[in-house]
Amino acid sequence: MKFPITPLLPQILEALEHNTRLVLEAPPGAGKTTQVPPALLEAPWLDGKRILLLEPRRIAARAAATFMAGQLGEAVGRRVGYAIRFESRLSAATRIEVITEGLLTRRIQDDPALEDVGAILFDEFHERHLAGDLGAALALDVQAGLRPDLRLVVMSATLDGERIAQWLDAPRISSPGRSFPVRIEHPPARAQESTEQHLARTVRQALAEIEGDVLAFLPGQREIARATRLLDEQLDADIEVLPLHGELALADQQAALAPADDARRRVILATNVAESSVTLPGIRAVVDSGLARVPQFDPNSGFTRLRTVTVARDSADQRAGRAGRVAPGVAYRLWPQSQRLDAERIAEIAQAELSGLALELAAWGHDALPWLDPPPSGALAQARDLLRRLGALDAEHRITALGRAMHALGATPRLAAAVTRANEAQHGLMADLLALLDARSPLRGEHARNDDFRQRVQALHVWRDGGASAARRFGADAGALAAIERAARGWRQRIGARAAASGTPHSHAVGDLLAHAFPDRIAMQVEGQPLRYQLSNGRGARLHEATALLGEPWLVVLDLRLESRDSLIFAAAPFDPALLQRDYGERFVTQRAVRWNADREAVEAFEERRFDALVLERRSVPVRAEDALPALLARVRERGLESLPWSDAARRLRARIQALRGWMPESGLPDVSDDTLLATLETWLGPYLDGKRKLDALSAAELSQALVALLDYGQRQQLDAQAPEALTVPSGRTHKLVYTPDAPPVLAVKLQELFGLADTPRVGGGRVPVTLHLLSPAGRPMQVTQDLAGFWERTYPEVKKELKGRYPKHPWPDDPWSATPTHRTRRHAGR
DNA sequence: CTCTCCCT
Repeated sequence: MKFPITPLLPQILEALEHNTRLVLEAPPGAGKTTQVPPALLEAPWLDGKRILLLEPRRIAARAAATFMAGQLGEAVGRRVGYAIRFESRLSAATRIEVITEGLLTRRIQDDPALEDVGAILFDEFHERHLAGDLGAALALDVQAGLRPDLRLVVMSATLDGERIAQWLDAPRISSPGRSFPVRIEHPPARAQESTEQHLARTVRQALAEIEGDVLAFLPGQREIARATRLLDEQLDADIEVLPLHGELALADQQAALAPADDARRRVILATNVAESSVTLPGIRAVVDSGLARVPQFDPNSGFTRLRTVTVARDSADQRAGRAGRVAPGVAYRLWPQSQRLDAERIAEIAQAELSGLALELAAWGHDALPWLDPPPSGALAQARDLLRRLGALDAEHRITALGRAMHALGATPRLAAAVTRANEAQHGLMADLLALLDARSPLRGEHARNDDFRQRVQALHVWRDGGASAARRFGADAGALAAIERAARGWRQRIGARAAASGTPHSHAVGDLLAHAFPDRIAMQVEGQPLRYQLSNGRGARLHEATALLGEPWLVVLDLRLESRDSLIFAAAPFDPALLQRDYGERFVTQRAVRWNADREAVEAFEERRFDALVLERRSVPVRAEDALPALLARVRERGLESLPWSDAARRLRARIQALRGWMPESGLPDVSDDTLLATLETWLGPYLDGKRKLDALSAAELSQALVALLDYGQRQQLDAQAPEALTVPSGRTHKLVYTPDAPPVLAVKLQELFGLADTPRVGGGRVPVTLHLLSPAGRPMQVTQDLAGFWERTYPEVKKELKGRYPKHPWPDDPWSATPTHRTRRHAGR
């Protein structure tokens, strides 16, 4: 049997003769997985040691070992064996050992010199799983320090291995694949067309243009369900539409995979499972939405959320390649040809939760590893906080004895922490929880919506006690439970459980164990709001309307969807809050807290007993001045300056200061604009709020004082002289000046009162003529002017005639310059 | 009321 890679095997051997690292690029079907490891067996540098072949998936590890053993005409477990979690077929004779990526880390941690290993081959490295990246970094570290002879081969399906070759400082060898050409098309979307409509229309186009089956890629279950509905309506009955995603029962997946026996053509609507995990025969056309859902860890909340993203070019090429396995095919891409995709997918290490990685690094002893992409510092810091909280690290981020025990368990740090807290009688149940939390829910149909995690435990126990039919009656998938039981059996052995748990666990038993895994996700019901909870990390959460957990005051939240306000709880378990005091006593604090009471518009102080962000008890205590002042000032900032009790006099004072500051910048008067006063509340208003508890305790007089206090004595004198509150006119009466921003002040005065005044009065150091609103004897506005001399000269003679007619009892002299000013009639003036 | 894929 010949593979495309076969002629390259001598070149690969030759390269590894002179280099300890090699990048091998080969597309699927080239034979790299099964042909390279046996070819290396007789290499002199191997020196009788083993070859490790890393696979990202368990199925792939089993399949590769089975195929290679068959090539040698042997059973698995002789010269070729495999190991995955809780399952291995190995012997003393084994020379090629196929293992899953996660196991390499454990091997290296247990034996840093890798005594019996001569070469490590990383298969499908382009998938960039966290365990693969960590394993490669550790292996490089081992090679640099302890094992310069160790051979490392990174195998990748991507065509651009340049970056990996530079990282490894290694030569590259490329192999052709065994695939048929795939034509790429970009059918455009119509206006207002949804992704699913576009996809359904293109699937019909593909069925018309190409023979064979069609594989379509969509980001998730929701989109698959919508597209299935559309296609079921649009397609003839002789075409079968099959959904394919990770949550489907095993039987459904098999149905999608098995070759169609009735010759019906098939349309398979799949998530990313079909990109790498599942091989589908007979596909001639691929329709690619270009979308995928990926988890993204948010270091701020400590939660992971799913985001829909555009795939990278390497993913799109891999998806397209599915159409060319049996014959030439077509890939229809639902994005514009002009759209640029990223070259490579984002490595898992760049956006995943990192507590497992952080624990590995702590166990390794240093974290200056030769990463292809280093773990981001924010996520790593959050991971270390969690590990400290779980007791795995000390304050200096060194691993503790408990941390070593957790590491040895090989579970996630959260669950490992729960195992170390469990007593012997709880080990059977703990093993069930380890298996159940690692798997998708075994519940189906309406039961799948049950948010009480204990229901899943119950399903496992029903299956264990009553078999598959009992499990089905309970609403669970027996196949899924069988897989969960295999894992649970493995955990029972590892943690030393004497017997499997059965029956109905005590109501708090599940939650009490899991509270030790999720101490930062403790939820306390909000008083008076049955569905709302406060989380110990400070965020809010809620149960859905049809919850099975109604009325539970305390929950451990195992799964939720992060939302800006209250996140939605998908799975939780009730627990006994007494264990918080017993096991996390050090996290309880009693503190004073100061709050603004919006109803009373007043500051309140409390003494609170808290577990992290959860307030368990609260009692009122007297407010201290140093507590109240910042709260009061913050409240003023929130509501604005207009909320303060300004008197008319204070408003005028502000206007005068601001006006004179503009006219005479040399006066050094302070800026009393809204922005500046709000920014400097502490200095000018603070002293007048000191000792107060409520905002309305501030009087208008105090506010005026606060404003006046901004000026020194000289500035006050200057203000009174140059921006006076009022002017005295020739009649002897005093009239207020009205100040408005960016305009001269206005003086409203009866014309007769100004007799004898030759020119316009001025303010602002003589720079600003007052705007005169000249009034009739009845107080009616007659004329607006800033030029009084001109008025007397030109306008007054005309105005006078009219005024004489309308107001005969008043004096209207011909010579207003020398006339006696008055506000009265002639009769009064005569006395 | 909902979530891609995988692993020690």
